[in-house]
Amino acid sequence: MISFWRTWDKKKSKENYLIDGVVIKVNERRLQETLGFTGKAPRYGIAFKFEAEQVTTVVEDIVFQIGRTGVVTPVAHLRPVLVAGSTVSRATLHNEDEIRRLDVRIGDTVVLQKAGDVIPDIVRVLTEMRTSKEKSFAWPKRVEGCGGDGSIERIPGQAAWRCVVSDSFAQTQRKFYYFVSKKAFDIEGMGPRVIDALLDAGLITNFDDIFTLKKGDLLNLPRFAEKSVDNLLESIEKSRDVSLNRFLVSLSVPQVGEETARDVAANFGTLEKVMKATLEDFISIYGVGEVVAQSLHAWFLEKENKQLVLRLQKQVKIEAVKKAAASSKLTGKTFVLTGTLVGMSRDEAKVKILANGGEVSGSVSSKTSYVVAGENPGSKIDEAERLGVPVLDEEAFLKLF
DNA sequence: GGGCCTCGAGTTCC
DNA sequence: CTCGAGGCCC
Repeated sequence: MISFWRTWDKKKSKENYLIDGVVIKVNERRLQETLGFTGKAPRYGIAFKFEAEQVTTVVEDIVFQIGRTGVVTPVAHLRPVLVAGSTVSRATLHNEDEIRRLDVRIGDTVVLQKAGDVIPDIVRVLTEMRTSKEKSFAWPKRVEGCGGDGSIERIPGQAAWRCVVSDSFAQTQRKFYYFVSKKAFDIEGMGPRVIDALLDAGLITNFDDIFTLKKGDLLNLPRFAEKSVDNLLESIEKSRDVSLNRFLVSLSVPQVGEETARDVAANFGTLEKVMKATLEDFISIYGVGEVVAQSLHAWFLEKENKQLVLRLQKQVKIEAVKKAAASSKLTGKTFVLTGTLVGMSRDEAKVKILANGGEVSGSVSSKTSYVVAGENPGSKIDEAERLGVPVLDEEAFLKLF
């Protein structure tokens, strides 16, 4: 079942509201639950919008941003222009390939829109407006701020380039921004400007320095008086209790964001176990493949990282993940899946079982508690009958929850 | 009261 | 990426 919604600009009055698109959602609860969510949004709805307003402006410069993982991102500085309700002066150019695709040059007149009515997006260059004073833009070999001699390298198999040196000031700065952000330690009132001031004053070098800041030091910072300092120290105190997944997120381990951190935390439960994990342990986690496993394993093997974690452990309290997140209904039960399930994928069935304390195995043995058979089951069903293991169809399986 | 800063909202692309 | 609200400094 599909139904239609209208959305409108909430800033406009109800009388002359502006329909800016249509949202189509699956409106059956059960199906919504089956579809679930991605890390960011429900999978059971999608918005269709009218074509975005397009304007033209001039690219005044192209500069580079360095992210916390050292990835270098080109950004166009634009002559400020009003589009879809706000003045836009910058737009990401994403990467080398996008610059090639657009063939954008400094001085070019470009067509700009806001994708989804929010994010500035350069659509194309108006080549007919060229005056031949524009210089074609060559992707650089070095980027200022990258550290060392500024060299950058393209990541094999990816569109991104990253700084060769990994401990540049710019990157450290970004790592700190991320460390204190909502996704990680969530230190209220500690935004980019405050981090910059702390770095400037030499008060923080490593993440754990945040937790040993003294009132006297903070009072010396520009625009920091009694009230600000007390508030900041209080937020830092509050942040000392942290879940394992947010702790993992805070470390800026390459390839590990919120979703992966959750998977890793749920799998190991405690930081000690994560630190002792082998490459195989990481790979065996649902949602973690070879690339991510490799990255995690290498990160925790690094001596400096280990020391950082040990120092952080002295400053914060990491809450272990409670076993069997949803329930322990299926504790001690081992399942084997065969055939195609109608309402969910096999992986989803596995997650459901694990979340309720059960285990999933690949082959039927006397230790198997249940075989779950979907459509066109394989030989596992015969094996189950031979061993006297109960076989559940999808309906019976769902009743367990 | 002006100015600086953080935060949340809305959302896309890679 | 920008805007507006709200807190704090000076």
